[in-house]
Parts: sequence; C-alpha cells; structure tokens
Amino acid sequence: MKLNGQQLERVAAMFRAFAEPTRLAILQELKEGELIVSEIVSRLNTSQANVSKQLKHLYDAGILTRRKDGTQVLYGISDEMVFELCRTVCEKLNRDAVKPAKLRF
Amino acid sequence: MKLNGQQLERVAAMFRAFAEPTRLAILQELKEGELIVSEIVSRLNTSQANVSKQLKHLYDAGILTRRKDGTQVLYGISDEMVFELCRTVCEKLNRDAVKPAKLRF
DNA sequence: TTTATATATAGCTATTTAGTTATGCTTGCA
DNA sequence: TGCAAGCATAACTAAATAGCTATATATAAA
Repeated sequence: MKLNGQQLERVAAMFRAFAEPTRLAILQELKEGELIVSEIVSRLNTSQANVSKQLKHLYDAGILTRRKDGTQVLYGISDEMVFELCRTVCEKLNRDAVKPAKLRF
Repeated sequence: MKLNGQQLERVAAMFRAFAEPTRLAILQELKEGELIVSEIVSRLNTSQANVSKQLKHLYDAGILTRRKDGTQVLYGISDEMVFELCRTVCEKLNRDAVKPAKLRF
C-alpha cells in the first residue's frame, strides 16, 4: 500500500515538527507534565516570541494540548507517540555511534 | 536525563531526513528491497539529479545501504527503525483523522 | 580508443522557516 | 478605569534546502 503525494506530505509534516532542536527541547521539558509558557521560556535559551511560535507549530501538528488558566496557558504532550518516536531515533543513534555516549530522550 | 543542544541537533537531523515527501517516497519504494537509482527515478516524478541528492541525504543519515554493481548503484533500507517511525506517524495521523482514510506506510 | 550508460556533483533560484524586535490582545487586579 | 503580566502575532532578516539544468566521473561495450 503506497501513500500518494498528499499523504506523504502529511507524514513529512509530522516529522518536520520533530526536525528542530528548539521544538525537541520544548518536548523534552514537557516530558514530566504540563508547563506554562513563561516556565518553558525560562528553561530554554530563546525568546518568548520564539517559544510561542514553536508551541503553535507543535500544537497545530496535534502534538500538544493547550489549556488556559487565567492569563496563563498550559501546554502538555497530547500523544505518547512523541516519546516513542524520540526513543526510536535515540536508540538508532546509539547503535550507530562509535563512542558509546548513550542518548535517551 | 536531558539531551544537550548538540544531542538535540543530532536527533533533529535524523527527523529531518524523514521530513520531506520525496525522501519518504524513496523509502517507500525501497520497502520491498534494494533498487538501482534509475529504477527509483523512473518510479518518482522528479529528476535523476534530485533523486541522487536525496539518496545521498538518506545515506549520510545512516538510513540507507549502498552497493555498486558495475555502473549501477543499489540502495536499500539499512535499519528497520525506518518502518517503525513511519508506522508510528501513520497511526497517529489515522487516530487524528476525522474521516477514516487509513494511512499505512 | 570512442561511445554510451549510470550516477554524482556544481551552480543556481525560489521557497521555507527559525529567530529577532516590536506590538497587540486578554485577563486580573489596584 | 488604568495598569501590569502573560501570551500571541506581525514584520523582518538570515540561513537552509528542494529542485532545476548542465556537467563531471566512472564503467562497460563497440
């Protein structure tokens, strides 16, 4: 069963959501649970505007949940597949690595 | 255990290899086994130069094997994780889809 | 040799996008 | 009301890259 061009584009778009270190860093911070935007900003080395932008990207991709609480907004991981994908990639990189400096998401 | 910037970049680079419809189309064609470059070209809707370029991208990412046979070059999938990743993403897209038009890589 | 075939690469253009600064919008509170 | 805090958005710039055409390289056959 082969995917057509439009379907391949949808799959590619999902992978694209994971294809950026800043977005992966956000996912990594959300691993242990929901966080408000300003907390994520304080943990990463980038601007609040950029964090909001990347959160939107991830949210639009269906990867994050979003919940308002007063003036704050809480984001969280919406699907366990996030961790499954990251784990699979890390294991692959570990297998390929010459030096055994194990990665684990 | 949190990955540092350089490690996140390596993970992102692996996802980036999958973040393009043409590269996914190549992987899809290689699903059933090795193919020579010209055969891949004939199955896809893009130039030979582009196929070679994307094959190099995938090969450099450690996703493909490469084997010369005379003037021909055979490429194949080097790691089953390719299918695992694509399956995981397709299942996610199927879960999210309103209309049930199931994707399967 | 010369020629043909298979693949890779170089140089280019157009598009996408991560990140920035500046500003807008919304909510809670003085 | 007015102000401040939290987040989102707009407009911009710089960098990355998919795909093209043209060309280079390598191998085989005539």
